[in-house]
Formats: sequence, structure tokens, C-alpha cells
Amino acid sequence: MVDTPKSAAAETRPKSGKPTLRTLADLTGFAVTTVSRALSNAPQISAETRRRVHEVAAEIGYLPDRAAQRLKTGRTNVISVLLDPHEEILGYGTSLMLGLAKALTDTPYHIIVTPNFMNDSNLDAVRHIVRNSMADGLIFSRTEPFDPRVRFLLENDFPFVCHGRTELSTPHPYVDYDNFSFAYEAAKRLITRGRRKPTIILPPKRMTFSQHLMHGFMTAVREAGVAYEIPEEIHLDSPIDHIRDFISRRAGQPDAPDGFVCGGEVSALATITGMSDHGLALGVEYDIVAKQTSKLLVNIQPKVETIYEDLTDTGEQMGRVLMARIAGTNTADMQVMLKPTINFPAT
Amino acid sequence: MVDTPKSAAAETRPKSGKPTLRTLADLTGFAVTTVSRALSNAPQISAETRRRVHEVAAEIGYLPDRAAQRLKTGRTNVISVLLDPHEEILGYGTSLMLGLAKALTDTPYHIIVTPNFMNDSNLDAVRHIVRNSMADGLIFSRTEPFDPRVRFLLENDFPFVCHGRTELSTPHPYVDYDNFSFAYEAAKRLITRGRRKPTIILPPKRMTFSQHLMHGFMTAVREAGVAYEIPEEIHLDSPIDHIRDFISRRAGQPDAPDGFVCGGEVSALATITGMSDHGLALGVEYDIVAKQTSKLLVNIQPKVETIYEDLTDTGEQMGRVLMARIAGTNTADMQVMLKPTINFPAT
DNA sequence: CGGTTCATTTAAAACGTTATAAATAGGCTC
DNA sequence: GAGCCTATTTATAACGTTTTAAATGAACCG
Repeated sequence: MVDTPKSAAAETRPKSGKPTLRTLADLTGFAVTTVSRALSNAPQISAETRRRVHEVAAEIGYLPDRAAQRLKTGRTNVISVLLDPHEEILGYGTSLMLGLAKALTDTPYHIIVTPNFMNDSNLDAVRHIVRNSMADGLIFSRTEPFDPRVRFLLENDFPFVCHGRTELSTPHPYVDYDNFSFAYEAAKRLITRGRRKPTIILPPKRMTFSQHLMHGFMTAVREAGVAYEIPEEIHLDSPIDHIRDFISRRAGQPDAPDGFVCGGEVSALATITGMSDHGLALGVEYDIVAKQTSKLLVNIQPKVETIYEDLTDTGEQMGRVLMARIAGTNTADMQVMLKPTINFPAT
Repeated sequence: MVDTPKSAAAETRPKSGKPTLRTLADLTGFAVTTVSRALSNAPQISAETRRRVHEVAAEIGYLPDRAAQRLKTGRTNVISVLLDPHEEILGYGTSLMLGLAKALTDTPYHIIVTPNFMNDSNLDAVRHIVRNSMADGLIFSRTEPFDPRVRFLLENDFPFVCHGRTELSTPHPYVDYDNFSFAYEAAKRLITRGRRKPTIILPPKRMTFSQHLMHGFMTAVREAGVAYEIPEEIHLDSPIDHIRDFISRRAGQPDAPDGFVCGGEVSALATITGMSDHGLALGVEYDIVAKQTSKLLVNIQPKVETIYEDLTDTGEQMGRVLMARIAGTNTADMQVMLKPTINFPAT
């Protein structure tokens, strides 16, 4: 058998740095090409050769040079996640990436996070990544109905998955949460608990899921025929004190709402603080149903009812879909909708 | 002058993809080497050539291929930030990276975030980054007195800056916050406000700054000669509900603390909730002084007094120090201590 | 045994950049 | 005008990988 190196003596060995294909070639007596092929499990390499090369590679801890692979193939083996500052609060990013990492296990892909400072849109970051081919795929959120990032990526045929839908006519990969159902069930719950005037704190209007939430909320209040109101002055991305102060001000006026659907945990906390300025107690004078994405809110304020959005699952789905997109599978099964699991305590 | 290309006709032009040095060479009539040198402002290139090359490069939007640069030079132009899940809550990561990004403006360095899942130490991530030369420099936090990551990086002479000090004898770059002063001033403040039994919620004991906080706290209570206690059951990284339940339980027992120094905002919120289980009100029956690193706490609970830690400044300092370390400047000025700015309202 | 297959291995070229060493051409001196 | 600086430019060789095309040799066929 080939258990000893053949005649690998006269080779020009690399000084002694990191092991390279060349090192493996010298060690096994095969040519660099063969080693490369063996490691990538190319079909035309004999089983015995493949085995031997893998063996020695593992032994000396060979790892391919990503820069060289990237230069040669044009592929970066990198997935870039665009994160807004808004999103890192309360671990949106963490949960999402935990799932993403799970989906990318056993792929050659690395995750790199591109945080978005300064500019409110991250279209520039998208352009930069595409133009400099800094990644093979993109993941982002805060999707808008006619999202310029989606437009740009579709035009350039660059693989991506966004969290949230658009209203563009070209179908594209996305993973979304059923925000209609969330808001519908949340509002219904408030009404069931006897609240006569629900309200909802929405994301900025330009984001697609703002419409979905609004629609779900409206459907519930119309079905029940109760009063409602929708504040224009604040949204989920407003500074916390703005929300708090607005709620407080409103609570001091006539016909104040007695039920809140909160799209995020932070806005729920701000609401509680604002209401308490007037001595109003959660669960007594008013109720809140909030979207739960972390443990913070429920542990601080167990009286808030919540509906869970599983961001880790979201991240995992996004990873799965992105892999499919990069592999070039057809667009079926590239649009995922995640359902909220409602689990209110019995009333 | 050289305002028209010389005889650049017979060159083998690249198909038509992204512009490369070769494209610029053909366009300007210079050799690839000259173009490369001109762009990197090498001294031996004539001023006119330099100008012309830069001009054309800007015109066609040339951007160097990072993979090729990296392969050739061995430098990655990447700074890697290791983030723990704990840290992304409440935007620790965001603030830090905002500052870091500021410090890296006008350098060729990119920031990439390596999130740490699974394993509680990220020594593995450090090893991986060093071994595969995935970055030119490393930034991390949650530093321990005999931090194995610091040890490893020092042994391998790999540039890094950590947030927090060690007790290793080899001096190394770090940026730290004066947690002694924080805890000292916080405890003193509680005592000044008439609290008779302060306590402190510390980070896990294995982290260096846990000792600093404890020391500052102890100094203050000893100076004042008041009672105190230090809970062993919980720490800043404990699940929120553990903290809340512990505080609640303790509040129901005799000799409960009436003043809390909280090392983080989340623990302060949990404390408030735990105390309110027994009808105890913040600012009435007890006080809290917390470390403030975001706007969340102060906007939710303005009655909590806080001392600010400027994480953006921290990030900027870390970037500055890391650049110096990479440039090989001597180790002076590589140890930065940031002072808390105390600004309590007049009593 | 020459020719044709097939399975396996190999040499050489390329990706875009930088580093090394060499070439070119003015401008001097003598 | 030969000789020698100096300033500027250039050709060539890497970096470690994959791809393309070619080589090797064993087996098989007529």
C-alpha cells in the first residue's frame, strides 16, 4: 500500500509556515492537483488516495486558505447579516444569528455582521457588499413594500433573504412572521378581557409589517365593534421616553385607551411606565398584549400577556432558504411564513 | 505630457468584469506595477503619474480586490470583535462598535463580528481566528484575571485589545472602566441618601471587574461603617427571573437591604420588580444606583440613579489602541482607563 | 501488438495583488 | 561621448488555490 511517501524528497518544501496543499502534496507524494481534488471529494480520485489525503490533512491540521480560494473561485463563503442599531437592542440580532449559525453548520459559510451606523437606510452597505463582492449572500430585515435594497439585489441577481415581505411583483425569497394574526389575536384578547378601547403601537409606517399589524388589529376591533385608536405620534422605533411621555399624556386625557397591543417589548415597558404616572395599574385599569422576542419583558412584568415570535427559528429558516437560493434551486419553497403560537392563560 | 495613453493597444484586456489593476494599466499606459505603486502612494512614483492614476481609478471606480491583497500580503484588513450573547442585550455591542467604527474610519480595516454561541468561553473562536488568520486584530471583553484568551494571544504575538484588565504580569493593551470608582461612588450615594444596608449585584466572580466593583463597594461601606451584604446566589448574567425571585425572597426576610448597587440596567429592572412584590417603592423604601449604558433604564424608571459608562468612547479607544498595537508602536499608551462621570442630582 | 478505451494522476495556467530585482532614460561629471 | 548617478518605470515571480488540458498506464479488443 501507499503507507510511506513515495519519492517526495527533491521537492522545494515551503519554509515551515502554515500547511498548504503543497505541504500535503510533499507529504503524500501526490501532485497538488490531486490533493486538492481528493479534499474536495472529486469523483475521479481513487478511494484509497482520497482516504490517505484526508488522513494526512487531518493529522497536520490542514485548513484551506480562504483568501486563495476566494481569489480563485470568486466565491467568498461569507454570508453577511445587516443589522440596524434598533435591532440589537434586546438581542434581536443574537437570536436571529443563533438560528442562522445553526442552519450554516456543515456548510463552508461564515457569518459576518455588518452593523449599520449613520445612514438610516443600509442600501449603501448593500451596494458596497455587492460591488466589492464581500459576500455570497445577504440577510436583512426592516423590509419595506418597495424596498430599494430588494430592488437592487434583484436587478443584480444577488442572493438574499429578507425578514418580511415586499409588494414587488417579482417574487423573491423571504421569511416572515404572520403579523396579521399576531395583531388580530392580541386585540381580540384585550377585548375578551373586557377592554373597551384598544390601541396599538406600530412600527414606522414605511415598513411592510406595519400594514400587516394594522390590518390585523383593525379586523379584530371591527369584528367586535369596539372603539379604538391608533396613535400617529409615536412608533416602535421612537425614543423610549417619547413613547412613555406620549402614553402618559394620553392617559391624562378623556377617553384614554384601556388596552395596548405592543409590537415590541421595549414599547410595552414604556407604556407601563407612562400609565403608572397616573396611578393606573397593569391588569387592573388596563391590559397589554405584546410581542415577545426575549425573556426581558415577561420576567420584569409577568402581568403582560405576550405572543411569541421565535427569532431563532426565523434565523434558521432564513439560512435554509438562502442556501437554497445560492445553490440555485428554483424559487419554490423560498417564501416562508411563520405562524405565531398563541398560548394565553385561561381566563 | 502623458495625457493620452501611450501605445496601450496590443494588451490582452480582461474580458469586461470588475476593473482591476490591469484595467488601469491599459487605460493609463503604465505597467501594472506602476499603477499599484501609484495607488499606494509609493515614494518613487512621479507626482504626475500618481495624480493621473488616481484620477482614472476614481473615474472608473476601481476598488482593490481584498482577496488578492490578502493572499499576497498575508494581511486581512479585518478587525474581529468577539461578542457574547450577554452583551448584545441592551446594545452593548452596538455602542462599542459605533465607537470602533469611528476609530477605524480612514483606515483600510473592516469590522467583522464573531458572535459566540454554544461554548461559554470564546477561546475556541480566538484560536480559530489566529490559526486561520481570519483577522489582523481582535477585540473582546469579559476579561478574567488570568484570561486564557489573553495568554494565548500574547504567546502567539497576535494584536488584541480587551475590555477590562487581567492580573497577568506581561503588560498588554486594554481599555477599562474604573469600576472601583463606580461602585465606591454608587455605594456612597446610597449611604448619603440615608440607606442603612447597601448591597451590590456583581458580575460572575471569575471576571476581573467583579473584584474591582466589590473592592469599591467595600471601601465605601467600611468608610461609612454601615451594614451591607453581598449575595452569592445571583450575578449580572443570571437569568432575569432568578434575580427578580431572589430579590423578592430576600425582601421578605428580616434585615433586607435598602440600597442596591446594580452593575447593569437589566438587573436594576429585575430588582425593582422583585421589591415591588412586597409593596416596596423605589425612592421611598429603597434606592438603586445602577450603571447606565443605554437609555432604557432611565427612561423606564427615572427614579433610578445612574452612573454612566460611555461604551461608544470605549469602542473608540479600543480601536485607537488596536491600531497602535498593529502598527507596532511601543506598549506605552496602550492601557487606557476611563473614569466614570458622576452627576447625581443635588440632594 | 498497435490501437482504443478507461481510470487516475499530473503539469501548467490563472485569479489580482505586491515584492524583488532589473531596466530605462535623463542629467551630470570628467 | 563614455561613465555614472538618480529618478522613474518595468518585467517577473510569487501568495495558495482551482480549472483546463494533457499525460500516464493498465486493460481490453481486434
